[in-house]
Amino acid sequence: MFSNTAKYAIKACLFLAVNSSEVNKLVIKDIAEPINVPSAYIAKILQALSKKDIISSTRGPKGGFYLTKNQFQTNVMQIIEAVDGEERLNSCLLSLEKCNSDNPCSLHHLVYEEKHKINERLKRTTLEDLRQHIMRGESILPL
Amino acid sequence: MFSNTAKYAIKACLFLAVNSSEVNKLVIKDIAEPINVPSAYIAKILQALSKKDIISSTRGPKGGFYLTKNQFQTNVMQIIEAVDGEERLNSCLLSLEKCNSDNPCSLHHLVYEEKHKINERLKRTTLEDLRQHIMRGESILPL
DNA sequence: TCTTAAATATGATTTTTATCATAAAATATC
DNA sequence: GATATTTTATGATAAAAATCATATTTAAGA
Ligand code: FES
Ligand code: FES
Repeated sequence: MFSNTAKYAIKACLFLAVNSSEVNKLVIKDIAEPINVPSAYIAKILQALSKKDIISSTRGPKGGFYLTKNQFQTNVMQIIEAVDGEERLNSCLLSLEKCNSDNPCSLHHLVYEEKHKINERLKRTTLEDLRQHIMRGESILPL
Repeated sequence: MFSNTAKYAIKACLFLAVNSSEVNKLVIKDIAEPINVPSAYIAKILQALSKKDIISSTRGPKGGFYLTKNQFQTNVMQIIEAVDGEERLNSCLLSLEKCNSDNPCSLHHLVYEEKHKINERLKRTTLEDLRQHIMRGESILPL
């Protein structure tokens, strides 16, 4: 469903949401290890997220990655789109084109409604929401 | 969501369901062109499907691909799994492991129910069902 | 201002997926 | 049985995704 890159990006953001703050920045290694992603790879992903302003960073000693108040309100869909691009989630199940309800392919009606629901939820759910779920023990941050 | 290979496989099967029969076999070129897939590529996919007994074939003159009565009852999930393997549809959204309701990841509850519904429908829907939808004009077979 | 610790930019390598190409095997028909 | 037509087996190439590596830039602190 998502690319590895998107999975890693979400995990990293979530890890930041749970473990970092403006006064407690995290360095690449401290992110890569606990979420179990090769550090050179997550470094590249974090750079991309930072450039798109989904996470924040400062370099030099005492630097690292963190989220600002605003960035806790980023929703999951934004993270996915930042790394995977928009088409992936909206492409038709049969063709290589965009899904199109006016010209529904043979599988369209089997999945459209549910897919739409999922997408809406991904858009509505913020890092802050997910952080709270984790704090309450309702879900885990997988390795 | 699905690989190109899976998309092509479904389109090809569907095309066979609509246009072929045991007495009206279709040759690779007659499948590749209308569904707009490179013919050397669809050839390989058809070979795999044939080996897994999802479609039938005979070689030599008057040969080609077709579906038997039974094969009209193949469901969409079977086609996908035949080419993509099983993991792809059942992997967790965040980890590289299987989705696991006992140890739900942070996105699990956002999508599980809908994903499950979609999977059930893919399992319940046969080529014959889809053929009928197409015949009734309820859906199209995209290029 | 020098050193050191960090991100950033950039690009190389590996693996997977997609695509292309072709010789070999099978079968109908003459 | 020879020929032509088809799938099948096999592998080569190309493109994309994943992963690894490193020199450069920035900023803190001594
Ligand atoms: S048109 Fe194919 S999934 Fe919507
Ligand atoms: S555990 Fe991650 S999607 Fe179910």
